Formats: sequence, structure tokens, C-alpha cells
Amino acid sequence: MPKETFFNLKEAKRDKIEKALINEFSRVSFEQASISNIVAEAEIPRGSFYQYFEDKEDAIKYVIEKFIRIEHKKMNQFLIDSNKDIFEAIFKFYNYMIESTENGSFRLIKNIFQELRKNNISIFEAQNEIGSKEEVKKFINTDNLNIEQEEDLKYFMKILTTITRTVASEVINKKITREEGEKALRRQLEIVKNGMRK
Amino acid sequence: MPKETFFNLKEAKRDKIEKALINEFSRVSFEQASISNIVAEAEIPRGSFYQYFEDKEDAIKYVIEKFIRIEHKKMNQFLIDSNKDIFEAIFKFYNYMIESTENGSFRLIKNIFQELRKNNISIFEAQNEIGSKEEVKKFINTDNLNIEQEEDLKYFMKILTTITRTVASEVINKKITREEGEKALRRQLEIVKNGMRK
DNA sequence: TTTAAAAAATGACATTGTGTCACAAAGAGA
DNA sequence: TCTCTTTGTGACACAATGTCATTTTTTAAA
Repeated sequence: MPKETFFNLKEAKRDKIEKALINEFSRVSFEQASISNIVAEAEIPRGSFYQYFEDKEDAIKYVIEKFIRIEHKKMNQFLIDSNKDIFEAIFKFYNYMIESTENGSFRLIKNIFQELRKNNISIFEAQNEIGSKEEVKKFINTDNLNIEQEEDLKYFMKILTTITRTVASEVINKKITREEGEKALRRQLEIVKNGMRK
Repeated sequence: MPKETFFNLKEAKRDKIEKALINEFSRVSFEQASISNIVAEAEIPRGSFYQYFEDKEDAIKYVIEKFIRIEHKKMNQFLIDSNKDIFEAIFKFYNYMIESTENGSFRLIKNIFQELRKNNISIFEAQNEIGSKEEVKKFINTDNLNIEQEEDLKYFMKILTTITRTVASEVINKKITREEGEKALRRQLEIVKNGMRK
């Protein structure tokens, strides 16, 4: 988490720094991102950066957390739009994701995905942490889901997250086309829905 | 891939370098690993390192590929031991994995897992690439699996890999205990087996 | 054995980046 | 206005990376 000082900054300045962060973390992966570039673009002295953030990791975490918060809201909206059908919502989310990348935020999302994978962070994690089963049910219709134990929903969500992110990553990294990704996602969700056992 | 020159090295020297690599990549994560440390321990001049490897990434890839090759063999053995039952084999593999970490290779595996996740590399990928459906069937009994399309097996393996690795990562990083991991893995495999739909 | 060309080894060096710290400036409260 | 606290600043010490001109070793042909 950024330090207090960062949040005390005037909005314009904070925005400028935020832009510089997004720009640099879009340009290259976390490892290659350079604080020197960030402070140059944000037009702040090097010392100030360390006044605001612990280090580079602290900075990217800030960007990622903001990203996740937005995605999370999106996902909830998709759940509402899909009558709480998690499978349909996931599909909408996938398409939204891919479209975002096609609209320019390509590299940022690509790099953020890499970091998320690296640290094994789920987009649903926040939601899961809020949520007892009852809590989650506000968003997800579990009538058609076979939930035996309290943890099942958590596991289930975890599987869904990873599948979705893996497919999206492959599309974003152009290993497969968007259409192939859609097919792969559909089929994998099918497997999770119906099981692999004959 | 390391350069030709590296493979032309006398075994003793290559082993020494390999040891140094493993040591450094065990000590800290990829980003923090330092070539200076590696060349110091291997007692080779800095220039030699760049004679053998493109860069740090090239070096860790070499270590990872070797690691995967060994794991892959292990997995095949577990499949044979389990009468080609993929679910049982995965379980054996999980336990083997956790035991390896308990026996000292803890940090290396931890860091390798992080890299594997980061780059979304599957342990089964090699196997999948070898394999047409027919090829894979030599190792996996698909009689009880509901495989409609050629790609289904690939998707299925992908899901299994990610689940296993995620759980193993959490245990290795001590987010959960070994027993909790076992439970989580069992339940998640159950979901993939039987499906989530009621 | 001699020799010439190719391959490998070497380490100093230019460059770039990180995080710190002593000091300056600004703000806040009395 | 004075004082104490917070914020800003950039030079600097330190460390790491990748390169390159040069030397050494190997190879193989004469």
C-alpha cells in the first residue's frame, strides 16, 4: 500500500503520478519497469517516489488493486445482467476483457495478468472474503449448483477464475485467436459444469 | 536455450555452473537473483556467463526445463503405478511435490512455481504436444472420461494442472497446511470429475 | 611439428538503476 | 511570529547488467 503521504497529495498531482505508473507498467513488464522513467514522466524528484511508495512492487500493487476493484464491479454488473448465472456472467466478462485489450489497454492488462498469475491472485478473492455462502448468494444463483460443503463455492470460483484468466491470457498474448479462446472457454466451462466422468 | 558453448563444456564445469544456478534461483526469486552471485559461486568470469547464456531468463529457463523433464517422468511413473487413472496419479504427484519441498528443495520449487505460473506453463504441455489423443492414451485411461472433441483432453489436462499447481503453491507458500491442501485438491478434482451442475 | 583460423575465456568498463540521506521548503497550530 | 511536523529534493553510494577488445586455448590442415 502506498504511504499516507501519497493519498494526501492534491488530486492533479496524484493523477499525474498515477498516469505515469500506468504508462510505465503498460510499456514493459514489472521487472523491466523503471522508477527512473516514472519519476521523469510524473515530473517528481526521485526522492518523492520513495516518499509515496515503499518500492516498485508497492507501486504496481496500487495499480493492480485499482484494476481489480473496477473489474470486480464489472463482474457484479454482469452477474446482475445474467440473472446471477455465473456461467453466462463469466462469458460476458471474458468478452469485456478481450474488448478492453483491443481498445488500447492491451499492454497494461497483459502485464497485470502476468503479475496476477505470478502471485496467484483471484479477481473473486475479495468477493470470497466478504462472503459467507449466504453473502455470495446475493450475487450468484446456486440453485443449479451442487454445493455440498461450505467451501465448495470457493473452490468452484477458483477454478472458474483460473480457467477464464488462462484463456484470456492466451488470447491477449496472441497464442490463440479470440474465436479459439471463446471456444476453449465454452468447452472448459462445460467440463466444470457437467464433469469429465462418463 | 543456453548457447552451444555451454553444452560443449566439460561436465565438471557445467555441473558447477548448474549448481550455482540452482543455488541462486533457490535463494531468491527470479527478479532478485543476481548474475554476479552466480558467476562468483561458479568461479567463472562474468563474460563467460554471457558466453553460455543469453541472459538471466535464459539461465532460469534452463533450470526450469530440467525440472519439468524430471517432473514429467515422475508423473508418467505415477500414471503407470495408478493403472493410468489420472485422478489417482495427480494425487500421488501432489504428495510427491509437497514431500520434495519438505526435503529441502523447498525454495527452488517455490520460485520455479512462481515462474511457471507467471508464464502459464503447464507440466503436461510437453506431453500434450507430443500427443495426439492416441498418443496420450498410452498413458491415460480415457474409458471413464467423457471426451467428445479432440481438444477435450487438452482442456481437461489444463484444468487439472492449474488446480494442482494452485493448491501446491498455497501449501508451499504456507497459506494452507498440507492437510488442508489435500482436502482442497480432493474436492476440486471431485468437481472436475462430476461437474458442478446439480 | 608448425601454423593459421576458429572458438572460448576474460575482466575492465560504460551504462543504468535502486534506495538513502542530509538538508531545504512548506504547512499547521499557538 | 515562532516552532514543530510533514513534505520535497537531488546528489550520492552502491550494485547490477551486458558489452567488447584482447588474450588464451583448441582445432585441424599443411
